[in-house]
Amino acid sequence: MDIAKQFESNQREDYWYSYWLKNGFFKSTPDDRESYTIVIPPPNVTGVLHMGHMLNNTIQDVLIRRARMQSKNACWVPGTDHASIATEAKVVALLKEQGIKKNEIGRDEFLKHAWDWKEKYGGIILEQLKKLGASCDWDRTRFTMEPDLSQAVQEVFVQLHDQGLIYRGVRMVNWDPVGRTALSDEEVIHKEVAGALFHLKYEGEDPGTFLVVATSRPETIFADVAVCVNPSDERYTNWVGKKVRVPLTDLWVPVIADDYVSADFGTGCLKVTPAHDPNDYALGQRHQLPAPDSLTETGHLTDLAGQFAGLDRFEGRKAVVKAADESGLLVKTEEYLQQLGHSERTQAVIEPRLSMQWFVDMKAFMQKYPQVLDAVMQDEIQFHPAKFKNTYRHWIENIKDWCISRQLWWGQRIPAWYDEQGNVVVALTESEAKIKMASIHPGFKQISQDEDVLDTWFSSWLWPISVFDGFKTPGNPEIQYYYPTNDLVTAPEIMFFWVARMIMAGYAFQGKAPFKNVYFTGIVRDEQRRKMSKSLGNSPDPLDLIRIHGADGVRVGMLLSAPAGNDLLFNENLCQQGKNFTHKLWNAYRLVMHWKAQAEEQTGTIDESEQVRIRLTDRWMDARIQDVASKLNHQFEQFRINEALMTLYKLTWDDFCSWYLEMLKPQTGFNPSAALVEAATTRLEQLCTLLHPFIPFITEEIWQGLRLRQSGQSLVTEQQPRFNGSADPDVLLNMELLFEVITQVRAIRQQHGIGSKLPLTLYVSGTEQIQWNSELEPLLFHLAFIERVETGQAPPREVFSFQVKQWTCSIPAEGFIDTKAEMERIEKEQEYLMGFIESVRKKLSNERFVANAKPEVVAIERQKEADAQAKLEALEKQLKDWRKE
RNA sequence: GGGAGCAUAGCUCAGCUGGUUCAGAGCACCUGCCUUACAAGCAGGGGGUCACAGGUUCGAAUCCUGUUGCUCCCA
Repeated sequence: MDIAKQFESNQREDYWYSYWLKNGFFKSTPDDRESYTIVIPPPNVTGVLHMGHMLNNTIQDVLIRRARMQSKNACWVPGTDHASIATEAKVVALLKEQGIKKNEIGRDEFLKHAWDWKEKYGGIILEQLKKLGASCDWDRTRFTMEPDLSQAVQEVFVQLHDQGLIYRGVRMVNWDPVGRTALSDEEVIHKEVAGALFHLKYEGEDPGTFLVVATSRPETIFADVAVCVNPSDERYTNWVGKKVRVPLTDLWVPVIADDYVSADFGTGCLKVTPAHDPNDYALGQRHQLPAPDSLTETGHLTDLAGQFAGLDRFEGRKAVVKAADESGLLVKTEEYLQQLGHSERTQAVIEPRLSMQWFVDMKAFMQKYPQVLDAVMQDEIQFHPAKFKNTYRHWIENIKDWCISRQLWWGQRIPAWYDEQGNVVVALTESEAKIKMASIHPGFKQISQDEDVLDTWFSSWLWPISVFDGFKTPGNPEIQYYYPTNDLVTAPEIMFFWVARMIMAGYAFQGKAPFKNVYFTGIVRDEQRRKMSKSLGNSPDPLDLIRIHGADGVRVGMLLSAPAGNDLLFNENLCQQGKNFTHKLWNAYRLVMHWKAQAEEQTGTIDESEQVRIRLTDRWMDARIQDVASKLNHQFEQFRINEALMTLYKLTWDDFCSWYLEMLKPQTGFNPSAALVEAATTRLEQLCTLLHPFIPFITEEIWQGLRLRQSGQSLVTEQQPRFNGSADPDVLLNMELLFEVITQVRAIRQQHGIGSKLPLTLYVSGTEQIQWNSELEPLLFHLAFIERVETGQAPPREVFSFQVKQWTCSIPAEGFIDTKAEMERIEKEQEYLMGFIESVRKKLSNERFVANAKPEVVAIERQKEADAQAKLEALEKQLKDWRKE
């Protein structure tokens, strides 16, 4: 059978993925096995696959595939979230292109368009995940806005409201003037922006007097209600209680004093604009000042701004500054770096705005559910890496109320109802609302539902429960079986958005944590440490990468340098390295299959001497696999996934390819025996089962090709062998010694120009301490062309020698040696050894060391001394021999 | 301004409760090889005062303090 020179990843990956789907290998239904569950962090329906998703989902797939191969009932639930603001913005823009305005068509019509859009584009990202090999149970795909999940959201709202944990009130919120909606604190990204401080004159009542106020927001002067100074600032003591005129207006406002104002900032005079700044708002409250609003919901100046009314806030700023300058009211302008909030979704500069919104009372919530913090701090929910516990605690301890209403249409509509007088009741349906309204306001005429929708995260926090219909059918078999889920894989940046809130929902609605482990991935950055983003254009298209390097190659590339919580400096070379790795494995497969074909033809001569060699070699490989399997268990327990991959990388490349296959390889002119082929096939199969979670496609192809399989069989559902973890220490040690000898012989051959095919005799002394195993000799011949080993006999005078543990090994050097250079080398080594012995002896002669250190440690030092001494003597003897000449 | 974390080979990172599993891995680099599985490869090799300064200890990359530089989160 001819096997392709390389694995045709593009074609074969698609083939195997559809084979897996067709056979339903990723499906899960509750049974009597232990469950292993992951819910996907639902990507945003507007999203396309980016590098962060690749990393994140590769890790989830590794975990879920491994669990599936360890006799667990593995269930990975996929889905998307509806992303209110992002989706609504997309749909609005799309309609605008068609000349349709959102407000003109009305809510129902708009939602129809939005659903159309979702049906058309909303599944793209999930399709892309399939290219990566994601083994999700696709029949379980959920969407945060589908009817059952929306129902759950509304029920939860009503429930929390009835418990007094949700309230409605006028607060200063983060307003997105582009999305025209309130946002939660978590949706605001603070960035440093170059701005300016404008120094404006506020004239006093006495002609010719004025105060100078420094402000970064001159366009808000029309909403000024006071000027504030620090009470201890002597410059302004006389001003307090007087009135000043707001520039460009006939507005006279009082000068007040408050500790809040810092005398060193700007001029020490602060203009107070309660409607447009959270601190000013607090100040205004303290001094019982009004809060006029001079900006519209789109960030345009209102009529309060007189001639400037209608201007956008940024144009307004320019216009006000220009007018002030022309009127002689602008004293100066200085550059100023300021922290400005930006909308996570629309990038618009956030406008602090007073408005009536719905909030979750987080302090009360946390009082009711203290487990939300405790479970994490006490590791009932483990964070990987644990350092994120600190961040989590800090956030919880300083938690702010959660603004959950959004002035949008795409989302779950708030189940609150108002009568014509503004009385409000919260109820799931209109009829229930009417009953409730009747009890508080019997004479009401009609009621109408709140126009706003709920924050997307108010759906997502229910995800681990709602995907198993835990709200629709409480206590159903699925939720009982799959919940709590096992692991959650996500980025640290959404710890507050989502992880914390899922934990809250878990305790509030199921009385249990939603998962046992949270694995925080790093952020994928480019080599200049910049975050990969579409706007920077520094992110490769993941699907291109898959096309070029294969999904397996990309998976390896992503994982190799991605320890938990550490940022990944992405470099396409990593994918190349991944591809090289799969290629290496592929070639091992070709070799094994080549042997198989030769063995079946039985045309050549079987190498009869190989029995011993094969047996020993294969025992060693078995021990190595055992060893690695137990190491992997340990690494996975600690979520050291990149280390686990590296362990397998080395097992495959170094142990299996470089040593095992080379030792197994028949001698030139001989054919492999059936026993050899069977051994190699079995070990490669085992390797595939271990590697499959990381590189699912190529391992499936190899596994399927190694033996005849029945249709419907797959590596996906194959169980990893039950490794007992007790690797044979004898064979491991023996081979370790052998490899050391071989490496040394090869090095000497290379250094001294001794041809690699020139047969040599090896002299070994010191076999009293470690016995020489003659079974190793065929391997020595095979890999190092040592045709004879002498253990009792003294070596010739001219040799190259080296030490392996207590063995002194020599090979004849006659004809190759430069005696003088060799003697110099030996003398140098002696010098080093003497220094070493001295340092050890110094330690041992220190009474305090001998008295205080653990006995084992002292014993080790003694052993070191003895070994070094023996080595030194051997070198001395060799030098003596040479000097005799 | 408040909090957290990091600094080890050219790069990315391991090094758990101080002592041969203590200076490691992968990549990169250098040398020699097209040895019929693999040049996407084989064999061999070089490379680090563990940021700096003190301290604790018989012993410090590891613990403590300070300094410098960087990152992240929150306000």
